[in-house]
Amino acid sequence: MTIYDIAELAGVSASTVSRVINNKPGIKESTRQKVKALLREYNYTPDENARGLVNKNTKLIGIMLADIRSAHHTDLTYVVEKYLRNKGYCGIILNAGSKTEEMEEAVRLLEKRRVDGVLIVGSVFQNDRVKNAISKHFANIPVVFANGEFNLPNVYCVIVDECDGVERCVDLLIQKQKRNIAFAGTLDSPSSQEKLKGFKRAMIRYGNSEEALVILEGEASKESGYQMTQELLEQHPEIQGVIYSEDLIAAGGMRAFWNAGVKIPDEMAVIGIDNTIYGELSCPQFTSLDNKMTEMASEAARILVDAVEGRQNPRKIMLFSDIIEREST
Amino acid sequence: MTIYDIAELAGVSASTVSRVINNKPGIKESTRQKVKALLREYNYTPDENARGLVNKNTKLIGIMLADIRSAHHTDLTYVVEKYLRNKGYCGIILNAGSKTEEMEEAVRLLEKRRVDGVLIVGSVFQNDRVKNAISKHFANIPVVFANGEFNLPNVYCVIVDECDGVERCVDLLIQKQKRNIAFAGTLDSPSSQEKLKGFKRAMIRYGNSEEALVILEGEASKESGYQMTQELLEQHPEIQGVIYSEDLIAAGGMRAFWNAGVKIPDEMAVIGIDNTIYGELSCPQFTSLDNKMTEMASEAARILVDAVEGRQNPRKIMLFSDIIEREST
DNA sequence: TTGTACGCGTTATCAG
DNA sequence: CTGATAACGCGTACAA
Repeated sequence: MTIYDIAELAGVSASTVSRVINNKPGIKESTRQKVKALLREYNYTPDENARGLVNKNTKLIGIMLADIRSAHHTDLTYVVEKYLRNKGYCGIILNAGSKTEEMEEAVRLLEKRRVDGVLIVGSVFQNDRVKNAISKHFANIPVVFANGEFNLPNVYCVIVDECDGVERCVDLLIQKQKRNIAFAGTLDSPSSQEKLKGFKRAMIRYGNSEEALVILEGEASKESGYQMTQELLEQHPEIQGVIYSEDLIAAGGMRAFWNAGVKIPDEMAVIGIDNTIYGELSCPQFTSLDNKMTEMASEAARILVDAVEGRQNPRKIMLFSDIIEREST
Repeated sequence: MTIYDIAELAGVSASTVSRVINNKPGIKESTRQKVKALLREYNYTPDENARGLVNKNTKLIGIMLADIRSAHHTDLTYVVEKYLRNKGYCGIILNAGSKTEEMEEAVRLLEKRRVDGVLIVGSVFQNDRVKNAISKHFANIPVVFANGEFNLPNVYCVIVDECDGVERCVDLLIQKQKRNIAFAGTLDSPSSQEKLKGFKRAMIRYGNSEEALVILEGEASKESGYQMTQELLEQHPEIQGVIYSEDLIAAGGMRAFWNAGVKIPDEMAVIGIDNTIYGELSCPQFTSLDNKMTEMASEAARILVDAVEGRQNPRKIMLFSDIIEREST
C-alpha cells in the first residue's frame, strides 16, 4: 500500500494524497476528507525510510554504549529512548563493547543508517580512535557525549563532577572518624581516573602521602569487588573505609565484609558510586555517590534533539553529583 | 557522497560502482581496484535506507518490551542486539509500557519504520488489543513472541515452563520440610498466572485446599515485596516459605525478613523467579527459578532472523526452567 | 485546488 | 565487462 494506491482509490493524484497526509493547506475540504477516509480504511502508514530519502533525515538516533546491562546505563537508556520517541525519533542502541575495534565498527554501522544524531554514553569511548572515527564518520551530524569529552566542533558534552564527588565522599568518611580509607575498582576509564583523582586529592588534603594510599585495581564485577575486598582485609587491616568505583563492585565488597563478619559501618564504612539499586539491595544498604545518570540522560537527549533540529545549546554541561547516605556510613 | 560521485571520480557508471560495492562478479579487476580505492579514499558508505527502498527490506528489527529496566529483560535485550547485529540487522528497542494504548502506539511506530521483523518480549503483551494490532499492522512480517503466545500464522512463540517450574519450587520447599508456603507477587500478567497456577497445583497435590492457600498480590517492585512480606509476617505466622513471582520482589521480601530478624532459611525459606543478579546480591543469597531468559533471547533472535530470511522453524518452542539453589532454601 | 515531473540513493534488468 | 534506464515510496517545485 503506497500513496499511489490510495491516490488511485480516491481518484486523485499521489501528490494530493501526500499533501493530505502532511496536513498541507490548499486542499478542498471534501477531497481531504475522502482521502483521509481511505487512509484510515486501508490503515495506510507512510514509509518513514522513503520519506527520509527525500527529506534528508531518518528520524533515527544512534546510541552507543559499552554494555546496556550495567544498571546505570540501563536507566539512562530508558530515559533517552522515552524522550526520543516522544519527539518523533527512534533510538538504535548498540552495545559497542569496550574494545576500540568494536567501537569503530559501531560508528560505521550508524553511518550506514544515516542517523540524524548520535549519543555516546560512557567515558570508555573517550579515546583517539573513537574521536577520529567520529570526526571522520559523523562530521555532519550532532553528537552528544554523556560522561565524556571530545573537543570537536559538532560534539556536545554532558559530564558530572565525579572528581569533586569522590572528594566529598572522602570528606564524609573523615567526618565519620574513618581516617584510613582505601579506593577500589576499575582504574582504566577516564571516568575512573577522575574518581581516583578526587580520592587522591582529598586524601592528600587530609595529610596522607600519595605513596602511602591504598588503591586496588579490579574489574567492573561483583566478583572482582569481593576479591579486592578479601585482599584488603588480609593486607590492610588498618583500613576503616572503602570507596568503590562502582556500586556493582561495592556490592561484591559488601558480601566479602559480610562473610568475614566485619561490622558495617562500625568497623568499616563503605561508599559505592552510581547510586543504582544495588546499594539499596545490599545488607546493610550502602551509601552511594549519585552521579545523576537519569538527569544526564534527559539533558543529553534534549540537547541532541535540539541540535538535530537546529537549536543551540552550550557545548558543555556539568552536573553535580550528590551523596546518598545509607547504612554503610 | 553517493555512488554517482564515486562513479564520476572513477570515470565509470554508477552501476559499476554498485557492483563493486556488492562484490558482484563480472567486473574487470583493474576497474574494481580503481573503484575500491576511491571508495576507501572518500570513505564512502552506502545508504542503508536507500538500499532498503529497492531491496524491500530495512535490516531493521523492532523489539517491543514493557520496560528495559527490568533486569531479566535487560539481559535478554543485550543478547538479542548482539545476535541481530552479527547478522547484519539493527534493533529498534521500544519501551512500550504496560498500557494497551502505548503498546498499539509502538506497533504503529514499527510499521512506519517498515521493520523486517518484530520481537515481542513479555507476557504483558498477550492481550487481544495487541493481537489485533499485530495481525493488522504486522500481517506480512515474522513476529517472535518471547514468553507469550499468539495463535497467528506469522507469529513464532518461545516460552518457558513457568508453571512446572513453580511446581518444582514448591517440591523443593516441601522437601526442605516447609509445608506452609505462600505465594507473593504480581498476578496480572499471563506469566504471573502461569506461576500462580503452578503454585496452586503443587500445593493442592500436597493436600492443601485451594481456599486456604496464602496468596498475596502486589507490584513488581522491591517496595511492594517489602510490604507484602510485612503483611505476611503479621497475618500468617505459620508460613515457613515464600515464592515470589519476581526476584526484585523477593529482594524486597528478603529485606523485610532481615529487618524483622527472621532467620533465613531456618525460620523462612525464600525463592525468587528470574535468576537475576538480585538473588546473588541479597543477604543471604536467595534461590531463584531460572526461567532461561538468555537462552530464550538467543532462540528468539535466531528464529526471527531465520524467518526474515525465509528459513523455517517450529512455531512454538518450549524451554525448561531450572532452580538455582542458594542460601535461602 | 490539483496534477505533472523530478529527485532523493540505491539496485536490477537489459542491451550493448 | 559496462552503461542506460527504470523502479523503490515519497515530497515538492512548478505548471495548470
